[in-house]
Amino acid sequence: MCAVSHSLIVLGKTTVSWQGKRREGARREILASAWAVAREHGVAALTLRQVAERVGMRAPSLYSHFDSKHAIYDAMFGEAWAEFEQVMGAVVPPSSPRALVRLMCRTFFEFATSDLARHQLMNIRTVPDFTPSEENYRPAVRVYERMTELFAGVGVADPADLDLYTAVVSGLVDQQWANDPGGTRWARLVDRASDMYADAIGLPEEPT
Amino acid sequence: MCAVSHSLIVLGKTTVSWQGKRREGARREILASAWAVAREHGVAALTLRQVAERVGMRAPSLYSHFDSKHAIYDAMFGEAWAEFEQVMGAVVPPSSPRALVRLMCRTFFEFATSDLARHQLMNIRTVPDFTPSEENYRPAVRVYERMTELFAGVGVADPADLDLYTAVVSGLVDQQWANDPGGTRWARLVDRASDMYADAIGLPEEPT
DNA sequence: GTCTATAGTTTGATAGAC
DNA sequence: GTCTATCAAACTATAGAC
Repeated sequence: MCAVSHSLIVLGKTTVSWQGKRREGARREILASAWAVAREHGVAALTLRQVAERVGMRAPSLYSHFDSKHAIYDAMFGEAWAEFEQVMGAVVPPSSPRALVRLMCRTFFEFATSDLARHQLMNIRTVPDFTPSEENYRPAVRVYERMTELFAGVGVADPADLDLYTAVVSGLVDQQWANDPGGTRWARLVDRASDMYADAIGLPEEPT
Repeated sequence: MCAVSHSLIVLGKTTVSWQGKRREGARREILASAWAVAREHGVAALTLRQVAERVGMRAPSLYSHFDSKHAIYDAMFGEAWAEFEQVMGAVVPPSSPRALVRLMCRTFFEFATSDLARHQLMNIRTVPDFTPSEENYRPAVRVYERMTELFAGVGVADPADLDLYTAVVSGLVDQQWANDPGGTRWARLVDRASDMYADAIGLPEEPT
């Protein structure tokens, strides 16, 4: 963000821009290390010393780039949702309602089961006392809006139907992580669950 | 609680029995306090000092009753599943398949959404480095067996069908806690989800 | 069995030299 | 911006008096 604001400075001042980029680069490196540590030891067990060590810094140096440990969690939260926002943005919505539902189920399941740390952080409740800032919460809101649009596009607009969808797909993810991490026991059920849901909300059968 | 245990002492060996019961009573009090602290500050944030304070002890005294903090978590884990085992044991299985499925969904949902700390502890992943002992894992196994039996009793025996059931019901619980704790947004969908599931596994329609 | 005292870690965060 | 040094505060767990 600093880089962006610096780049908006018009005349000369190459030095300032370069510093901005440098700063942004450091932030990125720190976040990348934080993700690595979180994946290795669990999100809740993340410590500043471990993050710093991986970056090749000392712990206090992190405070030149982040105000606190929570600020790092916050940035990670925003990054994770921004990632999923990109995935959702790349979705080419099929015109068939059932195909869309199936694609949504698969997309979310694949994303949520491919990185436990990211999943835990996105859905919180595992990091105590952490509330995302408004800024980093925005991507999450946009993702939900995008989902709403896509469903509305195939005629699914009842909020209760959307809630049922999130329950089904998050249940699959939940069980997969809890009882068969790394396996396919619930992954195998994704399409079936999708059809089950499609039937329940009365989507028309597909032509064969 | 102590009065009750005293009344159970019948003949001879009063001293030993009394000591044993007394010990058991202290354990119970400690666990009750641990639950209270967990509910108030979150399972992961539980500390021995807080538990001790609530019980009217100093932290080191807890070691006269539990070997470690993990031993307390372990006992809590066992208690929680034993509680649910009792609930499941009290279930009078309806002969109608759809009624049974609905009852199972409601029973689990109600239990899992009525106490976050208990729910988090039962399904782990929130307390780092904690693995339940074999002894305290047993009630969890028995509950699963009981569920299997009940489903088999109405003709549902395919393991994949059971996995689909756990996904559906745990998804409802998950969303309720994550997005509307204390509310009824997903509670309202329990019966609908149950019917959706019943349709998917091909249970016969009920006579009206 | 409960206490005081304390060991032994680990943590997030700050101060100030360079 | 990064470092060293350090603070202040938690935590689990142990030792030993009573």
